[in-house]
Order: sequence, then C-alpha cells, then structure tokens
Amino acid sequence: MTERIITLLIVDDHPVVRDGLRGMFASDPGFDVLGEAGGGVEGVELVLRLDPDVVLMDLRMPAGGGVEAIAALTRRGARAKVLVLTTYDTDSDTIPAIEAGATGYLLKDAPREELFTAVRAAAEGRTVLSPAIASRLVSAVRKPAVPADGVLSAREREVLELVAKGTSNREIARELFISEATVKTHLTHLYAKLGVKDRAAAVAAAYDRGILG
Amino acid sequence: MTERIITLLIVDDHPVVRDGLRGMFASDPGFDVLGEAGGGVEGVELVLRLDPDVVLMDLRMPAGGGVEAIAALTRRGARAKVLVLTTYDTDSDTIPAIEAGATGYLLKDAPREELFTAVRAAAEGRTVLSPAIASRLVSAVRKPAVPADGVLSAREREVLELVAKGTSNREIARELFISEATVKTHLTHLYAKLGVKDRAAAVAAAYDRGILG
DNA sequence: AGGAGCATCATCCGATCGGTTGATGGCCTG
DNA sequence: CAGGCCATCAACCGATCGGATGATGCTCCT
Repeated sequence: MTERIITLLIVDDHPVVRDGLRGMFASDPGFDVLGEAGGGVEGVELVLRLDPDVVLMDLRMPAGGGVEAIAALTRRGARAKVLVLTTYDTDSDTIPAIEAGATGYLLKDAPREELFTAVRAAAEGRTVLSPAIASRLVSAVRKPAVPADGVLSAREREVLELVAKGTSNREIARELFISEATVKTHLTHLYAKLGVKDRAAAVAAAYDRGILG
Repeated sequence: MTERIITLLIVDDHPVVRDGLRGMFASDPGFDVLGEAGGGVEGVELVLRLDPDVVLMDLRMPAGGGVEAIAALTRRGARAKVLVLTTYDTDSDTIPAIEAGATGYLLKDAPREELFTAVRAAAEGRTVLSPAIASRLVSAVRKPAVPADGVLSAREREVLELVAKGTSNREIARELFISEATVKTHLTHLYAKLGVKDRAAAVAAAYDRGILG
C-alpha cells in the first residue's frame, strides 16, 4: 500500500474550528486540506467539486444540517468518506448520521494523534467510532437485551413466540407438549405482565420491548 | 479514580490461547487472572463463583457456546464485563454476542497494548470494538432504514395499528366510524397481504416489515 | 368505457379466545 | 420451613374472531 497523501474537506460553521483543524492537518505532510465549508449545502457542493478523500463534518450547523449533507452525499454516490466530528456525545443525531452513511464518528476533544489515525482509517473505508458513540450504537442494537426482558418466564416467551407466528392455543399445546389449559394460563400471565388484554397487543408490546424481533 | 487491579477470567477452549493470555496479563501487575475455563458452561460457573471484573470470552467453543454463556451472565445480572476475543471477524455470532450483552469485541490478533487498553476500558464499562466489528455493527444499524411497505392500504394500516393496541373489532369500528363488518373485511384483506392467519401474527409480520414499530 | 383496487356494509356460524376459579408439585430464597 | 414464582392441568362460559359470500359506490388508470 503506497503512502498516499490524504485529501480533506472541512465542514463546520465555526471559523475557529475550521482554522484549528486546518492548522492541525497542515502540520502533517500526509494530509492536504482542499477546502472548507461553513454549512451542509455548501459542503456538499465542495465535495462534489473537489472530490476529497475524507470529509470532516460537523453536525450542528445553521446552513444545511450535517445529517442531511451526509445523506445527500451518500445518495449521489460520492467517493468521499465522511468522518463526523462533533462536540457533544449526547447528540441525538448520532444514529441518524451513521445511518445516513458516515464512515466514522469522533468527538472534537479527541487527541490530535487519534484524529490523524481516524482520518487515515476513514480514508481506507474503515469504521472509526469514539467509545461514547460505540456505546450508543451498541445500545441501539441491543434494544432487545437491556430493557428488562426478565419480566417474562422462559416458558411464557416460548408461548408468545408461537403466538406471534399465528399459532392457535391448541397447536401451541401440541408443539410444547403441554395441555391447552396450560397454554392459556401462560397467556393470561403474560398478558398481565405486559399490561395488555389480548394476544395481538401482547405481540406488539413484546416487539416494542425487544422481547420479540 | 484509584488504579485498582483488574481481575480477569479467561474462557477459551484452546489451552494454548489460555496460556498465552494468562502469560500476557501476568506480566502486568495491573491485572490478576483469577482463573480459566474451557467452555461456556464452566465459564458461567466460574464467573459466578470468582466474580471477576472482566471476562475474556471466546465464541466458538465445543462445551457451551460463548453467546449462550454471555446471555446467561447477563440474565443473572453478573457484575463482570464480557470482552469477546475471537479469531475471525467474519464470525456470524458478532451481533448476537453484542446483543447478548458483551461489553467489547476484539480480534485475537490485536496487539498486546490494545488488548490491555481494551480490558481496562471494559472494566470501566466502556465499549470497545475492533474496527471490523464496528463496521459490522454500523451495517446492522443501517440496514433497517431500507424496508418499504406500501403493501397495505392506509385504512388497513389504521386498523392494524389499533389491533396492535389490543382493540377489539367492535371498538375499532367505533373508533374509525365504520361498521364492525368493514373492520373484519379490512382484516381479512390484510391477513392475505401479510400471509398470516390471525391478528397476532399480523402484528408480528407488521413489526418485522417495519410497518409498525 | 371498463377493470382494478379500495372502502363500505350485512349475515351467519363454527372455532377460538379470554376470564375465572381452583389445584398440584417443583424449585429457590430468606 | 414457609412463602413466592413457576409450570402444569381442569372445566365452564360469554365474548370475540375468522371465513365465506354477496353487494354497493368510489376513484384511478387504461
């Protein structure tokens, strides 16, 4: 792998941040900042024109949101990898940004070396996530495990799974080698636990809480 | 934050790997390997008995799969953080492992220092993902954005939404200012479209296809 | 103009469900 | 060892559902 120079584009509404990043990357001959934009719309234009390897993108911007910009680039099949650089890890746009096609997601307080590493990784298409973001992602995926799933007993879950497949009580009984009465008992119990009154609502509640899915 | 010693448990079916890891961590006074297990079942037992800070867990094991072991620990509310250490990044158990409650996920070829860092991070509850795994996670999150419905008519969706809330046909009729007969017609139609035979299965199918949720 | 799809309504009936009450035995925890 | 949670079973009954069938009127597209 040849040590190519990585071309960059900086998109951030704060001139101070843009200058800071520009200076930082200028100090390393492995990078070349092609340009800057102060908003998402302008950023998309520049990306299409300058075709950088990596785009450092802020999310919160007045002139064209970062997420929309990322989505626009993804839609147009831009070659550039987008590395989100944001200030707050509490940002609610985290997941949307990643869904929109961001290659990485870092906090602005990341140390200089980490930033460099991340940009190189992004240029190669590798995913880079700061720990806080990784946690958030994991939580998003884990929605089934975390939210108190210990509510239903194993047997009750088993019955519920069959219910979700459209199985009748009698069939469930046969399937699980128990009597229909027992199936009904399990159902009444899990209705109470889920706070619903029929099987359809139970299935919905189970999906909402990640018990099914 | 006091620099506490981090206690470890190693779960892997290969003695060589166990020895290697043990030796590696023995060389650093910041870690204390409490024990080893050769399988998931044994691993769970040891975790409950020794109560380590971090568990290094292999996924592919003959005696009790890693994913099951992680799920078991999560279910029992074990304090230990699980750091998955596997050989292949193509492992299909990646997502399940994380869903089951793994705190981190690394490849075995990770450099020694990275491993140490990851263990310390895991001990603090921070999420650690190797790049390949991060990519996989991102893909998993990004996937659900695609699915389109369009199958059901607006009215049918409306009925289905109420069904998911446990509303009876009669109540749905009142709610939508139509007759109960009409509600049933909508239902039979949407059952056919979704390929199911009752309301519970319809709700499940709708969640699976992203029509509800 | 004609057909397709949608929304609306009606009736009838067997199948299924949900609620209730009551009971037995196993397992774990305090 | 008592009390709690779980799994199991029973019998009964009213409420609800699902299926079949047939019909009317609307809109959209061809």
